[in-house]
Amino acid sequence: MSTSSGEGYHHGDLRSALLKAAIELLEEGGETFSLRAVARRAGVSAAAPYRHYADKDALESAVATAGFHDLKDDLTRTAGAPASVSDLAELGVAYVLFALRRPAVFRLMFGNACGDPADQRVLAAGEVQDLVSSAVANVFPEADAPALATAGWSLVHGLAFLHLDGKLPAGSDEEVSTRVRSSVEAILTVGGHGGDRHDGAPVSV
Amino acid sequence: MSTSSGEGYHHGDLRSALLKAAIELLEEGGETFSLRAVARRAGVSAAAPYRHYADKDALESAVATAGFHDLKDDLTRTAGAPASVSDLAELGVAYVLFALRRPAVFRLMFGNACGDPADQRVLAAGEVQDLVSSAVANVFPEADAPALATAGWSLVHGLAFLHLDGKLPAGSDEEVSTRVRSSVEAILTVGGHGGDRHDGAPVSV
DNA sequence: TGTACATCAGTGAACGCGCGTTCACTGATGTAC
DNA sequence: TGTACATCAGTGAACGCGCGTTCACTGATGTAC
Repeated sequence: MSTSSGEGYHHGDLRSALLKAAIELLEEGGETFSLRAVARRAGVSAAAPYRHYADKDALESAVATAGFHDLKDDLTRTAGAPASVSDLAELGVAYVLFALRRPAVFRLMFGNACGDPADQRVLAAGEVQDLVSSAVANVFPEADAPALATAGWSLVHGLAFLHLDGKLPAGSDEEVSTRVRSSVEAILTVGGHGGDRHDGAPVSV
Repeated sequence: MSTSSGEGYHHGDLRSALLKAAIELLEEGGETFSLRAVARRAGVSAAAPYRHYADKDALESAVATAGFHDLKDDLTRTAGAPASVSDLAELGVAYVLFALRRPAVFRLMFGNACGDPADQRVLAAGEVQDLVSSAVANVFPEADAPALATAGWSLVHGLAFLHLDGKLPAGSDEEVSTRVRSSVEAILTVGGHGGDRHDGAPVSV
């Protein structure tokens, strides 16, 4: 294997060049995403990808897997061991900004339920889930850990998608960050007393 | 306009027949969703829909609008004027079950940011948002209302999508409901004291 | 060091497909006189 | 009550498109002797 050229008849490392091309294509967002478009961008014939990926799905899975790893890196860098609610909020900010920075990749990552449960992609998604879970458990060690972890992930995931889909105004990174921070802090600090709460005054909607 | 037949050369009410066909097509999920498939299912030529909808987008918008109205009805029926955290949890359950019952319609509803901000579809989405907001404000009148409303919506929206995308196990309606209830209650009753909180013990992730 | 050969990673043409949309058309309907 | 006519809501054929995938092929590479 030549580690140098990347030119000529044999590409050298077409597998990763295709992955890179796919990610770029998604991030630029102009062209519709297709195997052919990826091949085109990698400067290679439409059939060439089949030497490296079984089919379109396989390439997409690889993109999703890479995306999950990137997201995990982002989150770890931001708040690997959060100690407070505001650290958790920063984790949420990182999650949402990742989604907004790379919307098409993020959509693809969460695109559809994938068949094989031992897939790379599922494992990579699991790592993100675990990271979120332990972050939450870290700040709230006494809580119902699984339920709270699910809630935390859902909260930031919902924030991400509602921004992505224009249900919440995307605006600048600062606006979005502020919204995420205040939402996370609002929901984590409301109510509470460690118990249940039934004191809302009934009002018609 | 004949209100009776629905047969023959003139359909009678093709506009709503197409809408119905589109929704059914999405809900059955077997066939890929396309204007042609909708026309086929309505028993009409591929060109006929253009007498009633400007293009494919217009039909999709109509489907999404109808979906938002249905969702709002579901939510209103479940907990129009919630008084407690567990009422809010039931609202969340209804939201998530709607998504699981009609996944393709739900996806289409939140599919992409839509251009025109005065669109029917945007208005219908706004009604759902408003319903969630006032429900939250109803139970927590003293809180940072906008932030908490955003958080509440994001939480249930995230729960819905994570189930839809296989990141949380869908299982039976009961399992899902239980997960939603415990997540909502966990996040609304953790921490709190009405103030900030920084007592998590730092632990490496 | 040179040569034969197997293997590998590309090419390019072609397949069949379903799509969104347009067009000239025609059958049905309802209205004016 | 009957007839001419405008309007409307369909038809069916065709357009051009890009897609995923397959196939027989060929140029490049590396290895065995």
